[in-house]
Amino acid sequence: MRYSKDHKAETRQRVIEVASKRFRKDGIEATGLARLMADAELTHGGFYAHFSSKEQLVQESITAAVDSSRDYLVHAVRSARARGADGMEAIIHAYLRPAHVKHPELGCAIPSLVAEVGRLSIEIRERLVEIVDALVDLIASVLPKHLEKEAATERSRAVLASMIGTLQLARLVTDEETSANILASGRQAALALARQA
Amino acid sequence: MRYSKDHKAETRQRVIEVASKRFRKDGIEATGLARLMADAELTHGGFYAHFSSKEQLVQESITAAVDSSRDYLVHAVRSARARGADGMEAIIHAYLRPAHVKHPELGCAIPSLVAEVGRLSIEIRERLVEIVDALVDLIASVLPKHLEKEAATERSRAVLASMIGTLQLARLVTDEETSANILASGRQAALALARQA
DNA sequence: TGTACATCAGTGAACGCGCGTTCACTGATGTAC
DNA sequence: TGTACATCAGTGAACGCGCGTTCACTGATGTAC
Repeated sequence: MRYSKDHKAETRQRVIEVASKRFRKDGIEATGLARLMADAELTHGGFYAHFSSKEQLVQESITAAVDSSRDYLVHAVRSARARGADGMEAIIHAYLRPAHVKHPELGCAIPSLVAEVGRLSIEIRERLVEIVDALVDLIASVLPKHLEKEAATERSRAVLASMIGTLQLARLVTDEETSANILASGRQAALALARQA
Repeated sequence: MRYSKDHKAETRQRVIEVASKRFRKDGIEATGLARLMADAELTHGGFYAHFSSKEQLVQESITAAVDSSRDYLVHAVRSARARGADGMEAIIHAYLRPAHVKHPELGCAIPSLVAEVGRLSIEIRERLVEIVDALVDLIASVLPKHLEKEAATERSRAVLASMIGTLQLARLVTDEETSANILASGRQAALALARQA
Protein backbone atom coordinates (compact mmCIF):
# COMPACT_ATOMS: atom_id res chain seq x y z
CA MET A 1 0.00 0.00 0.00
CA ARG A 2 1.20 3.44 -0.93
CA TYR A 3 -0.34 5.55 1.81
CA SER A 4 -1.27 4.62 5.36
CA LYS A 5 -4.18 2.24 5.41
CA ASP A 6 -6.63 4.95 6.54
CA HIS A 7 -5.53 7.57 4.01
CA LYS A 8 -7.77 6.42 1.16
CA ALA A 9 -10.80 6.03 3.43
CA GLU A 10 -10.27 9.54 4.75
CA THR A 11 -10.07 11.03 1.26
CA ARG A 12 -13.20 9.15 0.23
CA GLN A 13 -15.04 10.44 3.27
CA ARG A 14 -13.89 13.98 2.55
CA VAL A 15 -15.25 13.78 -1.01
CA ILE A 16 -18.59 12.46 0.27
CA GLU A 17 -18.88 15.27 2.79
CA VAL A 18 -18.01 17.98 0.29
CA ALA A 19 -20.46 16.46 -2.20
CA SER A 20 -23.24 16.15 0.34
CA LYS A 21 -22.97 19.85 1.10
CA ARG A 22 -22.70 21.01 -2.52
CA PHE A 23 -25.62 18.87 -3.66
CA ARG A 24 -27.83 20.42 -0.99
CA LYS A 25 -26.67 23.92 -1.85
CA ASP A 26 -26.46 23.86 -5.66
CA GLY A 27 -28.42 20.76 -6.66
CA ILE A 28 -27.12 17.46 -7.99
CA GLU A 29 -27.17 17.99 -11.74
CA ALA A 30 -25.75 21.50 -11.39
CA THR A 31 -22.72 20.24 -9.43
CA GLY A 32 -19.83 19.19 -11.67
CA LEU A 33 -17.31 16.59 -10.55
CA ALA A 34 -14.29 18.73 -11.44
CA ARG A 35 -15.31 21.63 -9.22
CA LEU A 36 -16.38 19.22 -6.50
CA MET A 37 -13.02 17.43 -6.49
CA ALA A 38 -11.24 20.80 -6.44
CA ASP A 39 -13.28 21.64 -3.32
CA ALA A 40 -11.91 18.46 -1.78
CA GLU A 41 -8.41 19.59 -2.83
CA LEU A 42 -7.98 16.93 -5.48
CA THR A 43 -7.99 16.85 -9.28
CA HIS A 44 -10.97 15.43 -11.11
CA GLY A 45 -9.21 12.38 -12.55
CA GLY A 46 -8.77 10.84 -9.12
CA PHE A 47 -12.52 10.60 -8.64
CA TYR A 48 -12.73 7.11 -10.12
CA ALA A 49 -10.20 5.68 -7.67
CA HIS A 50 -13.00 6.12 -5.10
CA PHE A 51 -16.34 5.87 -6.92
CA SER A 52 -17.54 3.99 -9.98
CA SER A 53 -19.72 6.87 -11.16
CA LYS A 54 -21.37 10.15 -10.15
CA GLU A 55 -24.52 8.10 -9.53
CA GLN A 56 -22.74 6.14 -6.80
CA LEU A 57 -21.44 9.31 -5.15
CA VAL A 58 -24.93 10.82 -5.18
CA GLN A 59 -26.34 7.75 -3.44
CA GLU A 60 -23.66 7.74 -0.77
CA SER A 61 -23.89 11.49 -0.25
CA ILE A 62 -27.62 11.33 0.41
CA THR A 63 -27.13 8.42 2.78
CA ALA A 64 -24.49 10.46 4.58
CA ALA A 65 -27.06 13.25 4.87
CA VAL A 66 -29.52 10.93 6.68
CA ASP A 67 -27.43 10.94 9.81
CA SER A 68 -26.48 14.60 9.65
CA SER A 69 -30.14 15.59 9.17
CA ARG A 70 -31.43 13.41 11.96
CA ASP A 71 -28.67 13.83 14.50
CA TYR A 72 -29.24 17.55 14.80
CA LEU A 73 -32.92 17.01 15.56
CA VAL A 74 -32.22 14.08 17.88
CA HIS A 75 -29.87 16.31 19.83
CA ALA A 76 -32.51 19.05 19.98
CA VAL A 77 -35.03 16.58 21.41
CA ARG A 78 -32.58 15.22 23.98
CA SER A 79 -31.50 18.60 25.27
CA ALA A 80 -35.14 19.75 25.40
CA ARG A 81 -36.10 16.74 27.47
CA ALA A 82 -33.08 17.17 29.72
CA ARG A 83 -34.41 20.58 30.69
CA GLY A 84 -38.01 19.35 30.87
CA ALA A 85 -39.08 21.11 27.65
CA ASP A 86 -41.34 19.77 24.90
CA GLY A 87 -39.71 17.48 22.29
CA MET A 88 -42.07 18.47 19.49
CA GLU A 89 -41.40 22.17 19.98
CA ALA A 90 -37.68 21.42 19.99
CA ILE A 91 -37.90 19.64 16.62
CA ILE A 92 -40.02 22.34 15.04
CA HIS A 93 -37.77 25.15 16.27
CA ALA A 94 -34.67 23.28 15.15
CA TYR A 95 -36.05 22.63 11.67
CA LEU A 96 -37.68 26.02 11.15
CA ARG A 97 -34.80 28.14 12.44
CA PRO A 98 -33.34 31.08 10.46
CA ALA A 99 -29.95 29.36 10.13
CA HIS A 100 -31.66 26.48 8.31
CA VAL A 101 -33.07 28.98 5.81
CA LYS A 102 -29.68 30.57 5.22
CA HIS A 103 -27.56 27.42 5.07
CA PRO A 104 -29.15 24.67 2.98
CA GLU A 105 -25.72 23.03 2.65
CA LEU A 106 -25.71 22.22 6.36
CA GLY A 107 -29.36 21.29 6.62
CA CYS A 108 -31.95 18.71 5.71
CA ALA A 109 -31.58 17.25 2.22
CA ILE A 110 -35.32 16.96 1.56
CA PRO A 111 -36.25 20.61 0.83
CA SER A 112 -33.19 21.01 -1.40
CA LEU A 113 -33.42 17.80 -3.39
CA VAL A 114 -36.98 16.46 -3.29
CA ALA A 115 -38.04 17.78 -6.71
CA GLU A 116 -34.79 17.04 -8.54
CA VAL A 117 -34.45 13.54 -7.14
CA GLY A 118 -37.77 12.53 -8.71
CA ARG A 119 -36.08 12.72 -12.10
CA LEU A 120 -33.00 10.69 -11.16
CA SER A 121 -32.60 6.94 -10.61
CA ILE A 122 -35.00 5.02 -8.41
CA GLU A 123 -32.08 4.15 -6.12
CA ILE A 124 -31.46 7.84 -5.44
CA ARG A 125 -35.14 8.45 -4.82
CA GLU A 126 -35.19 5.64 -2.30
CA ARG A 127 -32.21 7.10 -0.45
CA LEU A 128 -34.13 10.34 0.02
CA VAL A 129 -37.19 8.37 1.13
CA GLU A 130 -34.95 6.89 3.84
CA ILE A 131 -34.39 10.41 5.17
CA VAL A 132 -38.11 11.09 5.08
CA ASP A 133 -38.80 7.88 7.00
CA ALA A 134 -36.12 8.66 9.56
CA LEU A 135 -37.57 12.12 10.22
CA VAL A 136 -41.14 10.81 10.31
CA ASP A 137 -40.08 8.24 12.93
CA LEU A 138 -38.33 10.91 14.95
CA ILE A 139 -41.37 13.20 14.89
CA ALA A 140 -43.65 10.28 15.78
CA SER A 141 -41.47 9.56 18.80
CA VAL A 142 -42.39 12.90 20.40
CA LEU A 143 -46.12 12.57 19.66
CA PRO A 144 -48.50 11.62 22.48
CA LYS A 145 -48.13 7.91 23.28
CA HIS A 146 -51.85 7.11 23.11
CA LEU A 147 -51.95 7.50 19.31
CA GLU A 148 -52.07 4.36 17.17
CA LYS A 149 -49.01 3.73 15.06
CA GLU A 150 -50.72 4.52 11.77
CA ALA A 151 -52.28 7.73 13.05
CA ALA A 152 -48.93 8.79 14.47
CA THR A 153 -47.19 8.18 11.14
CA GLU A 154 -49.81 10.16 9.23
CA ARG A 155 -49.65 13.05 11.63
CA SER A 156 -45.85 13.03 11.59
CA ARG A 157 -45.86 13.12 7.81
CA ALA A 158 -48.19 16.11 7.88
CA VAL A 159 -45.89 17.93 10.30
CA LEU A 160 -42.85 17.14 8.14
CA ALA A 161 -44.63 18.20 4.93
CA SER A 162 -45.61 21.52 6.46
CA MET A 163 -42.06 22.13 7.71
CA ILE A 164 -40.58 21.29 4.28
CA GLY A 165 -42.97 23.61 2.47
CA THR A 166 -42.43 26.37 5.01
CA LEU A 167 -38.64 26.16 4.76
CA GLN A 168 -38.81 26.29 0.96
CA LEU A 169 -41.07 29.34 0.95
CA ALA A 170 -38.86 31.05 3.52
CA ARG A 171 -35.86 30.38 1.26
CA LEU A 172 -37.64 31.57 -1.85
CA VAL A 173 -38.63 35.08 -0.82
CA THR A 174 -36.01 37.77 -1.15
CA ASP A 175 -37.23 40.00 1.67
CA GLU A 176 -35.76 38.95 5.01
CA GLU A 177 -38.68 40.16 7.10
CA THR A 178 -41.18 38.21 5.01
CA SER A 179 -38.93 35.18 5.34
CA ALA A 180 -38.94 35.51 9.14
CA ASN A 181 -42.74 35.86 9.12
CA ILE A 182 -43.17 32.74 7.01
CA LEU A 183 -40.90 30.86 9.39
CA ALA A 184 -42.80 32.05 12.46
CA SER A 185 -46.25 31.18 11.14
CA GLY A 186 -44.85 27.88 9.85
CA ARG A 187 -43.68 26.98 13.36
CA GLN A 188 -47.11 27.77 14.73
CA ALA A 189 -48.79 25.71 12.00
CA ALA A 190 -46.52 22.69 12.49
CA LEU A 191 -47.20 22.77 16.20
CA ALA A 192 -50.96 23.01 15.58
CA LEU A 193 -50.75 19.95 13.31
CA ALA A 194 -48.83 18.00 15.93
CA ARG A 195 -51.40 18.80 18.58
CA GLN A 196 -54.64 18.56 16.62
CA ALA A 197 -57.49 16.65 18.29
CA MET B 1 -44.25 40.69 -43.32
CA ARG B 2 -43.65 37.16 -44.41
CA TYR B 3 -46.36 35.29 -42.53
CA SER B 4 -49.77 36.48 -41.41
CA LYS B 5 -49.46 39.04 -38.64
CA ASP B 6 -50.54 36.54 -35.94
CA HIS B 7 -48.25 33.74 -37.07
CA LYS B 8 -45.17 34.82 -35.12
CA ALA B 9 -47.17 35.53 -31.96
CA GLU B 10 -48.72 32.08 -32.18
CA THR B 11 -45.34 30.38 -32.54
CA ARG B 12 -43.97 32.36 -29.62
CA GLN B 13 -46.93 31.37 -27.48
CA ARG B 14 -46.47 27.71 -28.44
CA VAL B 15 -42.81 27.80 -27.37
CA ILE B 16 -43.77 29.37 -24.02
CA GLU B 17 -46.41 26.74 -23.38
CA VAL B 18 -44.13 23.85 -24.27
CA ALA B 19 -41.37 25.35 -22.11
CA SER B 20 -43.69 25.98 -19.17
CA LYS B 21 -44.67 22.28 -19.16
CA ARG B 22 -41.16 20.91 -19.63
CA PHE B 23 -39.68 23.16 -16.94
CA ARG B 24 -42.25 21.90 -14.44
CA LYS B 25 -41.67 18.28 -15.44
CA ASP B 26 -37.88 18.11 -15.95
CA GLY B 27 -36.57 21.25 -14.26
CA ILE B 28 -35.18 24.39 -15.85
CA GLU B 29 -31.46 23.64 -16.04
CA ALA B 30 -32.11 20.08 -17.23
CA THR B 31 -34.23 21.28 -20.16
CA GLY B 32 -32.18 22.03 -23.27
CA LEU B 33 -33.33 24.56 -25.86
CA ALA B 34 -32.79 22.19 -28.80
CA ARG B 35 -35.09 19.48 -27.44
CA LEU B 36 -37.57 22.13 -26.32
CA MET B 37 -37.74 23.72 -29.77
CA ALA B 38 -38.10 20.26 -31.34
CA ASP B 39 -41.11 19.70 -29.03
CA ALA B 40 -42.57 22.89 -30.47
CA GLU B 41 -41.86 21.49 -33.97
CA LEU B 42 -39.11 23.97 -34.72
CA THR B 43 -35.33 23.84 -35.00
CA HIS B 44 -33.20 25.31 -32.25
CA GLY B 45 -31.74 28.16 -34.30
CA GLY B 46 -35.10 29.87 -34.56
CA PHE B 47 -35.27 30.37 -30.83
CA TYR B 48 -33.58 33.77 -30.96
CA ALA B 49 -36.15 35.17 -33.37
CA HIS B 50 -38.52 35.07 -30.38
CA PHE B 51 -36.42 35.39 -27.20
CA SER B 52 -33.20 37.16 -26.36
CA SER B 53 -31.99 34.34 -24.09
CA LYS B 54 -33.05 31.23 -22.18
CA GLU B 55 -33.31 33.49 -19.12
CA GLN B 56 -36.06 35.50 -20.81
CA LEU B 57 -37.97 32.36 -21.78
CA VAL B 58 -37.77 31.06 -18.23
CA GLN B 59 -39.21 34.31 -16.87
CA GLU B 60 -42.07 34.32 -19.35
CA SER B 61 -42.78 30.61 -18.83
CA ILE B 62 -43.14 31.03 -15.09
CA THR B 63 -45.37 34.06 -15.59
CA ALA B 64 -47.49 31.97 -17.96
CA ALA B 65 -47.74 29.35 -15.21
CA VAL B 66 -49.21 31.91 -12.77
CA ASP B 67 -52.50 31.97 -14.63
CA SER B 68 -52.62 28.26 -15.36
CA SER B 69 -51.91 27.46 -11.68
CA ARG B 70 -54.46 29.87 -10.33
CA ASP B 71 -57.22 29.45 -12.89
CA TYR B 72 -57.70 25.79 -12.07
CA LEU B 73 -58.15 26.58 -8.37
CA VAL B 74 -60.34 29.62 -9.09
CA HIS B 75 -62.58 27.36 -11.13
CA ALA B 76 -62.67 24.80 -8.33
CA VAL B 77 -63.76 27.50 -5.87
CA ARG B 78 -66.44 28.87 -8.21
CA SER B 79 -67.99 25.52 -8.96
CA ALA B 80 -67.91 24.57 -5.26
CA ARG B 81 -69.72 27.78 -4.35
CA ALA B 82 -72.20 27.30 -7.18
CA ARG B 83 -73.31 24.04 -5.55
CA GLY B 84 -73.13 25.47 -2.03
CA ALA B 85 -69.93 23.58 -1.11
CA ASP B 86 -66.94 24.88 0.86
CA GLY B 87 -64.35 26.89 -1.09
CA MET B 88 -61.43 25.89 1.13
CA GLU B 89 -62.18 22.20 0.71
CA ALA B 90 -62.43 22.72 -3.03
CA ILE B 91 -58.97 24.31 -3.17
CA ILE B 92 -57.38 21.63 -1.03
CA HIS B 93 -58.93 18.79 -3.00
CA ALA B 94 -57.96 20.41 -6.27
CA TYR B 95 -54.34 20.94 -5.20
CA LEU B 96 -53.88 17.62 -3.42
CA ARG B 97 -55.50 15.42 -6.05
CA PRO B 98 -53.80 12.28 -7.47
CA ALA B 99 -53.63 13.77 -10.97
CA HIS B 100 -51.53 16.63 -9.59
CA VAL B 101 -49.07 14.08 -8.21
CA LYS B 102 -48.83 12.27 -11.54
CA HIS B 103 -48.67 15.26 -13.84
CA PRO B 104 -46.32 17.98 -12.59
CA GLU B 105 -46.16 19.41 -16.13
CA LEU B 106 -49.82 20.43 -15.92
CA GLY B 107 -49.74 21.57 -12.31
CA CYS B 108 -48.49 24.23 -9.96
CA ALA B 109 -44.97 25.46 -10.66
CA ILE B 110 -44.01 25.93 -7.01
CA PRO B 111 -43.42 22.32 -5.91
CA SER B 112 -41.45 21.60 -9.09
CA LEU B 113 -39.29 24.69 -9.20
CA VAL B 114 -39.03 26.23 -5.74
CA ALA B 115 -35.63 24.75 -4.86
CA GLU B 116 -34.02 25.21 -8.27
CA VAL B 117 -35.24 28.76 -8.71
CA GLY B 118 -33.38 29.84 -5.59
CA ARG B 119 -30.13 29.34 -7.52
CA LEU B 120 -31.20 31.26 -10.63
CA SER B 121 -31.55 35.01 -11.21
CA ILE B 122 -33.44 37.19 -8.79
CA GLU B 123 -35.90 38.05 -11.58
CA ILE B 124 -36.82 34.38 -11.94
CA ARG B 125 -37.19 34.01 -8.18
CA GLU B 126 -39.54 36.98 -8.11
CA ARG B 127 -41.68 35.46 -10.85
CA LEU B 128 -42.20 32.37 -8.70
CA VAL B 129 -42.95 34.57 -5.70
CA GLU B 130 -45.75 36.08 -7.82
CA ILE B 131 -47.32 32.61 -8.07
CA VAL B 132 -46.97 32.14 -4.31
CA ASP B 133 -48.65 35.51 -3.68
CA ALA B 134 -51.44 34.72 -6.14
CA LEU B 135 -52.19 31.41 -4.42
CA VAL B 136 -51.92 32.92 -0.94
CA ASP B 137 -54.49 35.58 -1.97
CA LEU B 138 -56.76 32.93 -3.39
CA ILE B 139 -56.61 30.82 -0.23
CA ALA B 140 -57.15 33.91 1.92
CA SER B 141 -60.29 34.69 -0.08
CA VAL B 142 -61.99 31.52 1.17
CA LEU B 143 -60.95 32.01 4.80
CA PRO B 144 -63.52 33.26 7.34
CA LYS B 145 -64.13 36.98 6.80
CA HIS B 146 -63.62 37.97 10.42
CA LEU B 147 -59.85 37.37 10.27
CA GLU B 148 -57.56 40.35 10.06
CA LYS B 149 -55.63 40.70 6.82
CA GLU B 150 -52.28 39.82 8.34
CA ALA B 151 -53.62 36.78 10.18
CA ALA B 152 -55.35 35.61 7.00
CA THR B 153 -52.14 35.93 4.99
CA GLU B 154 -50.14 33.99 7.57
CA ARG B 155 -52.72 31.24 7.76
CA SER B 156 -52.96 31.04 3.98
CA ARG B 157 -49.20 30.72 3.71
CA ALA B 158 -49.26 27.88 6.21
CA VAL B 159 -51.96 26.08 4.21
CA LEU B 160 -49.99 26.57 0.99
CA ALA B 161 -46.73 25.42 2.58
CA SER B 162 -48.35 22.26 3.87
CA MET B 163 -49.90 21.53 0.46
CA ILE B 164 -46.56 22.08 -1.32
CA GLY B 165 -44.70 19.78 1.07
CA THR B 166 -47.43 17.15 0.89
CA LEU B 167 -47.46 17.15 -2.92
CA GLN B 168 -43.67 16.79 -3.02
CA LEU B 169 -43.64 13.88 -0.58
CA ALA B 170 -46.48 12.20 -2.49
CA ARG B 171 -44.42 12.57 -5.68
CA LEU B 172 -41.26 11.29 -4.06
CA VAL B 173 -42.40 7.91 -2.78
CA THR B 174 -42.43 5.05 -5.25
CA ASP B 175 -45.27 3.08 -3.69
CA GLU B 176 -48.64 4.25 -4.98
CA GLU B 177 -50.58 3.34 -1.84
CA THR B 178 -48.17 5.30 0.37
CA SER B 179 -48.51 8.22 -2.02
CA ALA B 180 -52.31 8.11 -1.72
CA ASN B 181 -52.02 7.99 2.09
CA ILE B 182 -49.72 10.98 2.17
CA LEU B 183 -52.16 12.88 -0.04
CA ALA B 184 -55.13 11.97 2.16
CA SER B 185 -53.52 12.95 5.43
CA GLY B 186 -52.15 16.08 3.75
CA ARG B 187 -55.69 17.13 2.79
CA GLN B 188 -56.82 16.63 6.35
CA ALA B 189 -53.87 18.60 7.69
CA ALA B 190 -54.35 21.51 5.29
CA LEU B 191 -58.00 21.69 6.27
CA ALA B 192 -57.11 21.64 9.96
CA LEU B 193 -54.70 24.53 9.40
CA ALA B 194 -57.34 26.52 7.54
CA ARG B 195 -59.83 26.02 10.36
CA GLN B 196 -57.61 26.34 13.42
CA ALA B 197 -58.94 28.46 16.27
C1' DT C 1 -55.58 40.38 -61.77
C1' DG C 2 -50.64 39.05 -62.51
C1' DT C 3 -45.74 39.71 -61.69
C1' DA C 4 -41.37 41.35 -59.23
C1' DC C 5 -39.55 42.33 -55.13
C1' DA C 6 -38.68 42.87 -50.05
C1' DT C 7 -39.33 40.86 -45.68
C1' DC C 8 -38.15 37.91 -41.98
C1' DA C 9 -39.58 33.33 -39.46
C1' DG C 10 -37.31 29.50 -39.49
C1' DT C 11 -33.04 26.30 -40.92
C1' DG C 12 -28.90 24.00 -39.80
C1' DA C 13 -23.84 24.29 -39.37
C1' DA C 14 -20.60 26.10 -36.30
C1' DC C 15 -18.57 28.45 -31.93
C1' DG C 16 -16.55 27.75 -27.19
C1' DC C 17 -17.55 25.58 -22.97
C1' DG C 18 -18.25 22.29 -19.15
C1' DC C 19 -19.95 17.84 -18.52
C1' DG C 20 -18.86 12.59 -17.03
C1' DT C 21 -15.56 9.35 -18.01
C1' DT C 22 -11.01 7.13 -19.53
C1' DC C 23 -6.24 6.44 -19.37
C1' DA C 24 -1.14 6.62 -19.47
C1' DC C 25 1.66 8.52 -16.08
C1' DT C 26 3.99 9.88 -11.60
C1' DG C 27 5.93 9.68 -7.33
C1' DA C 28 5.31 8.99 -2.17
C1' DT C 29 4.92 5.28 0.66
C1' DG C 30 4.85 0.32 2.67
C1' DT C 31 7.11 -4.03 2.22
C1' DA C 32 10.83 -7.41 1.35
C1' DC C 33 15.39 -8.46 1.82
C1' DT D 1 19.14 -0.36 9.82
C1' DG D 2 19.59 0.60 4.78
C1' DT D 3 18.35 -0.25 0.02
C1' DA D 4 15.47 -1.97 -4.06
C1' DC D 5 11.18 -2.74 -5.48
C1' DA D 6 6.00 -2.97 -5.94
C1' DT D 7 1.84 -0.63 -5.08
C1' DC D 8 -1.72 2.50 -6.18
C1' DA D 9 -3.82 7.32 -4.83
C1' DG D 10 -3.74 11.03 -7.32
C1' DT D 11 -2.43 13.88 -11.85
C1' DG D 12 -3.74 16.02 -16.02
C1' DA D 13 -4.57 15.50 -21.01
C1' DA D 14 -7.99 13.73 -23.92
C1' DC D 15 -12.60 11.52 -25.43
C1' DG D 16 -17.44 12.39 -27.16
C1' DC D 17 -21.44 14.85 -25.99
C1' DG D 18 -25.03 18.40 -25.20
C1' DC D 19 -25.29 22.96 -23.74
C1' DG D 20 -26.54 28.24 -25.02
C1' DT D 21 -25.65 31.23 -28.58
C1' DT D 22 -24.37 33.08 -33.37
C1' DC D 23 -24.86 33.50 -38.14
C1' DA D 24 -25.16 33.02 -43.24
C1' DC D 25 -28.85 31.17 -45.63
C1' DT D 26 -33.56 29.92 -47.56
C1' DG D 27 -37.96 30.22 -49.18
C1' DA D 28 -43.00 31.20 -48.27
C1' DT D 29 -45.64 35.05 -47.94
C1' DG D 30 -47.36 40.12 -48.01
C1' DT D 31 -46.88 44.29 -50.58
C1' DA D 32 -46.11 47.39 -54.58
C1' DC D 33 -46.85 48.16 -59.16
